[in-house]
Amino acid sequence: MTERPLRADARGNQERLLSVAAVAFARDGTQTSLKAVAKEAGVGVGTLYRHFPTREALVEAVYEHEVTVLCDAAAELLRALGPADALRGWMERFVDFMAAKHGMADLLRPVLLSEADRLHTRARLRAAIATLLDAGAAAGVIRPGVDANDVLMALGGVTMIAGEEGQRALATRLIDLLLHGVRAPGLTS
Amino acid sequence: MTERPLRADARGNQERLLSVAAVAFARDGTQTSLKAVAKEAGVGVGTLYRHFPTREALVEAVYEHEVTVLCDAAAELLRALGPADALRGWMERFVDFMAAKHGMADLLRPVLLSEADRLHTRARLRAAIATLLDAGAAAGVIRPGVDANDVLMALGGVTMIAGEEGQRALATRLIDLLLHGVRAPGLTS
DNA sequence: GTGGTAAACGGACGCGGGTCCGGTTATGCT
DNA sequence: AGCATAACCGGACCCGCGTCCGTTTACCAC
Repeated sequence: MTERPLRADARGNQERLLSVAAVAFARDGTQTSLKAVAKEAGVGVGTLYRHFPTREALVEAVYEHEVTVLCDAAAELLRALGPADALRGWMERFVDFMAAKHGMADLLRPVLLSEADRLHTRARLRAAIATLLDAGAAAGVIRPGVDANDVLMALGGVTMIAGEEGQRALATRLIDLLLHGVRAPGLTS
Repeated sequence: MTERPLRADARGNQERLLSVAAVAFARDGTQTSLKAVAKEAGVGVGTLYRHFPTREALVEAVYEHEVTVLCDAAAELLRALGPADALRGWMERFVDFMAAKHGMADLLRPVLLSEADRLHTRARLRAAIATLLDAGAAAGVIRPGVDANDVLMALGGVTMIAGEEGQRALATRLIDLLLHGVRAPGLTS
């Protein structure tokens, strides 16, 4: 995002877009009109698209810090809980985070599958999951060799189908299924 | 869909919309312009929306027969394979079907979560999965009590994240995860 | 056959997505 | 300080979505 220093005017426009978008997303959800965001930020819509080529790029930038907090939670959970409970807790936080940002689930696919991963969102989420999987495998409760990227994609799928408010019970059950899927053989509930 | 007999003109319009849409979806994917579909069918766009209130309603109607074929495949697979392999095979067919219809994955959420389920698409898919799960439970290879709706939603999630052409390897791995999730305890590969 | 009317129609309309081009401005060099 | 120009700008534009209202038509009762 900062591979070349922006001119002063561009930097100001970008920051204004981010802060206006954060308020608009919180108020109206991530599907809010980008024309209205541009207008409220005092820039043309072409400027918005220049800085953030897609809606998901804008959303990803707006929520970058909160994704960092979520990723950091993996190590914290491991200090407080056993690895299987930490993994469950982290997954629930992931889905809750998405549900709390209205319309976020719709944007997940491009974010998780983008080639560029400009803000390293996918890489960071995957690393958090890998931390949890590694601890679980070391403790003998998670199958060794489970691919963290596969788990991230599966969790993304769960979120895409069950990541809206009001779907928490379904999300929990699908997380259960996923946890069964990564569990070491021979374990029973 | 036929809760009240349509007037002759309306029935003709609906049939023409379905056949034009089937060709347009096959050629351009399910995100093709509905305005163009209406125009090619010789009807106004308001007419299209009257018959099919949403894009997914049109898609669901166009592919109704193929969904039936997919649902019928569950019993066929059970006659040819053991229950675990039949379940895997059926899931792979589901994802392949979605991948073959460009843009289908984007429409899955409303179809699977709609309250109305007017064409019983969700109910029929769920019944197919229940058939496979029941056979697996009876054979001792699937955990008893796994909810067919949960499995359908999980498979929907897999399809939403990995249901495009070129993603078959990822889809297969996610299906593996899901199958591990429903497997009876104590079984190893 | 005729008349009434509910069913059904077409397309204009407002809206927002995303593009693109003529105009503006910040920056670096002399 | 002045100049050149690449970076950056705003908003007009085309497009399609989804809505809605005046018009048309099929159907039913007499």
